[in-house]
Amino acid sequence: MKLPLHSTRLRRVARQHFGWRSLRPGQLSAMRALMKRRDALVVLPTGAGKSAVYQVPATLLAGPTVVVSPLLALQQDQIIALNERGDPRLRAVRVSSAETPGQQAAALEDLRTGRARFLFITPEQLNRPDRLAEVKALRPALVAVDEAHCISAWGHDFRPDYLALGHLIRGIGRPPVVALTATASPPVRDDIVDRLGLSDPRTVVSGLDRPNLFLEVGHCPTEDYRWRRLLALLDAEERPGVIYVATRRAAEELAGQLTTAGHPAAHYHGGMAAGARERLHGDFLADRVPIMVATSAFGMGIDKPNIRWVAHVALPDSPDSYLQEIGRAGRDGRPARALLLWRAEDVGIQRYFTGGGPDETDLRDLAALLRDGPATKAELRERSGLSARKLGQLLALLEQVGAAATRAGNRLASPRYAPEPADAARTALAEAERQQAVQRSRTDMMRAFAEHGGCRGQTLLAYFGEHMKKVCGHCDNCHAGNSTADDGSSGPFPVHSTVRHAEWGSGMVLGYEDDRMTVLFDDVGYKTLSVPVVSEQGLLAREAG
DNA sequence: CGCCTGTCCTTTATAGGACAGGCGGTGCGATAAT
Repeated sequence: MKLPLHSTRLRRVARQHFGWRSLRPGQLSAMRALMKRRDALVVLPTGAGKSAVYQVPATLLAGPTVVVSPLLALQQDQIIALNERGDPRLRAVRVSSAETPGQQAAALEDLRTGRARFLFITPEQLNRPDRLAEVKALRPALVAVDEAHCISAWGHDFRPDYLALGHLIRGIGRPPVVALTATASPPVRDDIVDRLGLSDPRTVVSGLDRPNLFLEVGHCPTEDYRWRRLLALLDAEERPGVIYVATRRAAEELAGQLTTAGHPAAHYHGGMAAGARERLHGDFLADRVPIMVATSAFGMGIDKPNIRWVAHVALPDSPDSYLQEIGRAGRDGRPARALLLWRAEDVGIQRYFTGGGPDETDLRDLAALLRDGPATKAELRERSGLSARKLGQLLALLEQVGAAATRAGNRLASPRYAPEPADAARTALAEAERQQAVQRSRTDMMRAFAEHGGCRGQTLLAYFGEHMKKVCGHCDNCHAGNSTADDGSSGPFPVHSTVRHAEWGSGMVLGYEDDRMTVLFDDVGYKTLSVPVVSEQGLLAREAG
């Protein structure tokens, strides 16, 4: 009997090497899948032992484990945590731009000889053909993709190498893969599975409801009203807390205003020097910063139990971001507050961030340029006259439609059977427009959540594919007695079934609420429809699969 | 998409409106200057 054997060995390793007395059922079943060389997808909140899922099996497997992780600072923390144990079977190294070539060679040598067991790496490093070959030669036994939602959130434009991750993992010999994240809605989970090429993964999803987190939303007609609502929160609540804003400038200004008003606050955003960011991060974790005013840059890697509240002085771009950000409060289980203070004007900046469609001519010209032979990004930038940002975006799109590929020496060129530039440009543009429509609809869903008059817990969890039979009891609307006891489960199509709309194409039914239903369409994103209208006019048809 | 800033204009006043233009998040890695 292999299953009990695996479980016993896994438990023993957890106890002896990590000092963990027990493993949760979800953790154990994902670990067992990996021991049987099966893939896994793990959605667990931060602090619930996500890293254990790959670290424990890693010590039992024959080869090293490759950990793909998005932020160098985060990798650093994880490496220190592993190496602090002083256990040679847990030694971790890294290969990144922060190491000299000599250090990189030494790290790879340590992995080859077994002196190190974990290799932390970014998708960008793996996307270099020479690096890929080096990692393949290590014959890794397991790949862990940490913060796997980045594939969906960042792949399309911001960190395009995330999109190549599935190919890259095949390129290093395709060991079993475990994808880990704290938050992923059903479509994001599907995206992770598709892009990584996970095969029938063992999926572990923990409950997302956080009963100790009180959800509140305040619609603010004016900036002055928003300021007063914020002060009321600060007067009532303990420290520490986090305030999310949309721009760097707002972070700096608001922190200054609060400090002047007698509420000492620091600010944090991606434009600050690395040293300052590191120091602030540490100060916040050590309770030396009572209030942190930040952009979305402040987040990943903040595993702090005692954050008493998270306030949004902005409208988040999506429920995905919102849940991630409020999820940082109250990890110790004590009561915590999530207060969203939004203005209709906030939608403008999110529309801008979603961006307009790329220029078809730019796409065509770049596709043509790639046919001239391999070139570096710097060379392409010079020849095309595009900004680094724009170039990266267009290249990612062209890669998705098979008109661009990475070659040796980090050069780009069109693959052998690439489509004609004009065709590539047309399909790439359509793909970009589809992605933007989906992102815009996410912002629409965020706004709908803000304006919702019923139970917020139910609405939020329905977005993440989780059905709550009762109202949450820990939101402003429940508190005011406005939440209806409608169990929201009844409708003409089962939740998570696939339906087709004549104009919008294929989509997934996410849930029902009162007489409305929410469907996520592949091509146009989230739509809310009236159930009576759908039924009377036959707007939707059940689709197989 | 909407805010802020600066400039120009005027029913020729130290005021205020109209309008144009710039700006706005997330980070890897490579590069350039010491």
